[in-house]
Amino acid sequence: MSRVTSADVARESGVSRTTVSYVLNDTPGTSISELTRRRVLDTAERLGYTPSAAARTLRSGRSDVVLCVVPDWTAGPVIDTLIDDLTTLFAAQGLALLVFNDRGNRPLTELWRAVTPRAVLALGPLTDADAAAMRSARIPVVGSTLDEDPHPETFAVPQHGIAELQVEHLAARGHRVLAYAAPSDSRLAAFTERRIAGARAACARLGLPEPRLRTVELEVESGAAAVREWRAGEPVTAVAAYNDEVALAVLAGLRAEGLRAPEDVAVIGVDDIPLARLASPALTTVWQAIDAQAEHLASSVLAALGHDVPPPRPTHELFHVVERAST
Amino acid sequence: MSRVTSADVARESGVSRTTVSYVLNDTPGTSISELTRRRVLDTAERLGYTPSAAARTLRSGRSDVVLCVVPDWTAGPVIDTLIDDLTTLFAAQGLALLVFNDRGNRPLTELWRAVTPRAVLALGPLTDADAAAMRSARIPVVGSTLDEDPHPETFAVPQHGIAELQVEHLAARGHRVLAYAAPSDSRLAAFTERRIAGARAACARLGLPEPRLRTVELEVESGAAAVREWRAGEPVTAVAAYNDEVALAVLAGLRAEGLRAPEDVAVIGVDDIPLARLASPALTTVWQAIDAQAEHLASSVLAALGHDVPPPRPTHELFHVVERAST
DNA sequence: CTGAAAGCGCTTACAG
DNA sequence: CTGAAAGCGCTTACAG
Repeated sequence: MSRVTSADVARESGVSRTTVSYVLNDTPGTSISELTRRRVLDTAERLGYTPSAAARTLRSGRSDVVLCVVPDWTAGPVIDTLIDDLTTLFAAQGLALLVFNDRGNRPLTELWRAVTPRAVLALGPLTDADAAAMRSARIPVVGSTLDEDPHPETFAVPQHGIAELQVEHLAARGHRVLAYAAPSDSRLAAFTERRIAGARAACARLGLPEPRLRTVELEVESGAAAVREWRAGEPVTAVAAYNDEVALAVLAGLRAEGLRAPEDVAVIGVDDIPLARLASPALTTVWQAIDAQAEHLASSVLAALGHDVPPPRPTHELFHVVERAST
Repeated sequence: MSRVTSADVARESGVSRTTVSYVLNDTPGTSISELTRRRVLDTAERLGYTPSAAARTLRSGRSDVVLCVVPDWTAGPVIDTLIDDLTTLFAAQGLALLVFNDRGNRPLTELWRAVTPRAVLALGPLTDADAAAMRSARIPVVGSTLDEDPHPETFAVPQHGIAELQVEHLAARGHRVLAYAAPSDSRLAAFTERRIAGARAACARLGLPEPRLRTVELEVESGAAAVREWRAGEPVTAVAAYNDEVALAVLAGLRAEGLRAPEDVAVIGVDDIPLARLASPALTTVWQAIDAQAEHLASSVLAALGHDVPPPRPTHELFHVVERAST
């Protein structure tokens, strides 16, 4: 059973391959009689014709693939949901989102040169060399969910804003001596730095002392050690954690030290993972509008491709605090 | 800056495209002089030549892409790690693993016909139509991590074995009245069913009453309701949960009902997520050897492609109990 | 040992 | 309105 080609469709419907191509691609500027059109469409359907992506790509120099480069972060529910949403959004535009987990093994250049994607969506930072090469190869690159992105067209979740929101929430609760619990994973460094900067800025703005920074592993003992340090000297009464997992480690540390949340120390996380609700006390956290982020990213890519997309929704409601028992 | 082609390399190094192709592909049965060989390789390097995947695919009818179809499961750390591992393993063989999140929106047929992958790795069940069509198109399909897979070459994690291990662990602790906590997500049904069957079989074998089955949502109240039901009549003293998240919901339910683990009710999960350690009490769970599973799957695919791969490692150590405080 | 040529399946100027 | 033909970049029989 060899592949059905456009030539087969042409022969079967008694027209030329040109006509088949025009009909199937709805090529603008051509007017094919409705009868021919129908006949071609029916034949294609009947034969189970699927255009060869390889041939199309070779001919046009561009594919229907959007390459999504996912950096070597600790994967999490947030990124999974984001990719799910993106897959759906691109599919609606006839584009296939293919996900490549960049583990730093292979040069990215090789991959995108080989795949010739229509666009690249980089969820993490690209090397300057890669970015430059892609741009000069005319492949639109939409990048990075970080702040300070050099490309204004790019959507960026203001990471610092997330931490500011945490600090504001804690300050509103009357806390003055705050701590920031960072993850140890160096792959998250780019995010962590921005969040910390945001926390510092918010503290300064609110006239609070600088937050006491400490790395917390996902171990009870690590959480406990952080808590001990934070309680020494002028005692910390509230902790903003990088994410819900780190927050749960802090909560576990408090428990191990015989302290209570929020009475002794309040804790707030980020992400609103399902387990945040199950914690004891239930974890206050910052919810992120992943769907809005996905829409923004997809719109950026589509706009860069010249698709006529509605402008992305306003970004002001990108995240908000979910109040639970831990603060 | 237009694309560097093999013709450019040929011209620059003063040989024909045939020779370039032979050298670059290490085509067996040809012997090119070491001098020419070096010259071609150097030129290719210098020009930054990357073969066009599209042209190659068009010409040979097969690509270097392994398409990994990830069904619409609740994504989790396990699947993420698995895909990470697979990416690395295939990359080592010059194959790019591209992940497609199947959300049931688009017919899968369209996708694989278009991409012409070298092989398809289906992590979930395929429709019979898809499977048949792929096979008749000569695309090797390796599928499904479930038991009872019709294709013996396929690696399958014995799902029932995981539940059996949980039951055995609880029984060894002296528990006789057991419950099984299933997730509500219908997308997990295929797994859930097999696990439940495994739990039942183990109970029967050990002379225990049938486990009391109940669905538990990731909500404290849902866990509490389950606990109330389990404690009515002959009280359940131990719960095997579908995964760590469900186990944590049961733990939260116990807490809400004023019961203690493991004194009143023991709980065991599956997956050993980082948060299992942070729970109070720390959660006993079943650890799965994801790397071994990835190796198996990759080997199955490579073997189907005729690669000469070492036989996968024995599967007997695919999972084991991690004992913590909750049992 | 190396080269000229065909052809994979498509799209798109260019004629008719 | 539709068709014949070129060409995207590669690989691989087939000659030399």
